[in-house]
This record gives sequence, structure tokens and C-alpha cells, in this order.
Amino acid sequence: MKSSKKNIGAESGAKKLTPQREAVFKVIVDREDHPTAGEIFEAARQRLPSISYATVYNSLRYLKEAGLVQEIRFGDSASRYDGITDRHDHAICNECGKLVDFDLPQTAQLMQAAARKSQFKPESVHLTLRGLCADCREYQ
Amino acid sequence: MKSSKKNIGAESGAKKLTPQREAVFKVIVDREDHPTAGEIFEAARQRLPSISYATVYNSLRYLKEAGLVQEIRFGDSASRYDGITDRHDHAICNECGKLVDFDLPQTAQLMQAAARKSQFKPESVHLTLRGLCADCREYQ
DNA sequence: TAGCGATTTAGAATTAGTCTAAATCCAGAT
DNA sequence: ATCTGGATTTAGACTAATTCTAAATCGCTA
Repeated sequence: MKSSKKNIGAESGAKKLTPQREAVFKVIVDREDHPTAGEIFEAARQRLPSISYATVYNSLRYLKEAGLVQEIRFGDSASRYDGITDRHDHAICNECGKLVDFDLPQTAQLMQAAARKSQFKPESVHLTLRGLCADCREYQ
Repeated sequence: MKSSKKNIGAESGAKKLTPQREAVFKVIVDREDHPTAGEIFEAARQRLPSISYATVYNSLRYLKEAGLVQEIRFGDSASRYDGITDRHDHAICNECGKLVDFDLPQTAQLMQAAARKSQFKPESVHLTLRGLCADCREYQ
């Protein structure tokens, strides 16, 4: 149950994914929006009609643990998944909920300071900007 | 539905809350942890035995919109509520899930830069640190 | 005090996600 | 080629969180 497969995202076995995990992964990477598990299920079904919901969740857990995707969760109901695994930040539109990636390198530099303030041993930092996306600000 | 009550957290009508909303608000403010809706329901019930779950959720929505509390949502299942309404940041323990408040003023200064990168009209920024809390790092 | 909008209530409904147990798959041993 | 055990997949039941609904109640203001 603890598993010993650490060689997933590494140089060697990048092709060891099962067809289901592969399909789930492809769905996430192929779209620049950040699909929910439900959306991933629908899309994966296109390629692999027999795939089940449970398998999507199993695959997502697996891919997350393998560091191939990232789970993002904000005020809305469902988690979203992001295929960009480099450190980056997110902007969420308060009007339409759109989620946009961006990278503000300064964020990473705040990690030590944040660790000091919080007394945590730091592992990652993430900045969230809330506001109005380009589309929504037009109509304000 | 859009409502025009902007005078809630302001100087004037800080006492306009209904008993239920008051109770929910007090629960959140009186504890320094970040209770879930379920925990708030249990605690509010102590003061107001007839309060219902739906009212807790209604009150939470109301208080959020009034700017009196903040909803926080991370990888776990349930949303948590925070009575500190000044801008601040959060650290979450990857081991035990503990949630700690801190303020890194530099974060606020990144808002314009983040807005530029994301093309958003900015409204708020928030930094999330993940790592190990003081308790958990002892056992690593 | 009658009427009206806002609020509260209980419980049903919905949604996201997890669990379970049986079926299937696959790699290595025979 | 066949057997076997572990990992994976599947359908569907289950759980937990949250929202919805419709009736009851509250608190004004006319």
C-alpha cells in the first residue's frame, strides 16, 4: 500500500502509465483550462468508453502522488486539476470563476519569510489573486 | 438579490445581525482555530438550540458577503471559516492539516505585479504556505 | 392588526468524492 | 503455454458537504 514506485515522472519509465491513467493525464495536459474530475471523466470517456468514475479518481490520486498533476481547490465546489507542475500561481475571477495560471517569481522568494512568520518547515508557496478577468472587467 | 446593505461591518449597524447570524459569527470569532460549517453548527446549537444546518449555511453566506468572515478551502473536504477579516495569509500543515494565520505584508505588495501578469483587475491577494507545522516537524 | 418581505426551519435533494467487492489484467514462475 | 499473486479497473453503494424547497415565523410599516 505504501508503494515504492518513485520512477514515474523521472527519466526512466515515463511510459509506465496504464491506458486509463494515460487517458486521464492526457485530458488534463491537453486543455489549458483546469478541468474538474467530472469534466475529466467525460473527456476520458471519449477515448476510453469503459472508464469508470472511480478509476478517474484513482488515477488522479496516482498522478498527484507521482507529481504529474496538481490539485487546485478554491471557493467553488469541485477540485480542479492542473497539468503544469512547475511552481506557479493562480488568478481566479470573482465574477465568472475563470482560473488563470501565471508565475510571479517573487512569490517563491517569500517562502523563507513566510516560514519564519508561521514557524513552519516550508515545502511550497502559492499566491492567489482574486479579481476580475479580462472578459469580465469589460462589462463592469 | 443584489442587496444594498453595505453598512454591516461599518460603524453604524454592527448590531443588525439576527440572533442566528450573531451566534454563527460569535462562534467563528471566539475560536482561533478555523471551524468547518459542521463544527460551527454544533457550537452555535449550544447557544441557540433550535438553529438549523440550513441557517448556518445561510448565515455563513450572509457574513461572507458582508465581509465579516472569510471562507477558506484547501485540499480537505470541508470549507473552513475565518473571523479575521484583515488581509492575511495561511500556512497549512501537509502532515496534520493544521491551518495557521500569519501576515506577510510583502504579499500585499505583489498584488499589482500579479495583476499585470494575469491581466486581472485585482481585488485581493493571498499567500499559501504548505509544509510542516511546529508539532509535526518534531517527529520527522 | 393586516400584510409583506426577509428569515428560519426541517427535511429532501444534489454533488463530490470514497469505499467495496468482484472481475480483469499482467508479469514472472512453472 | 499455464498458473498465480498483486495491482488495477469496474459498477454501484455509500458518505459527507452543501444547496434547495416549501411551509412556518418574525418584524416591520401602513
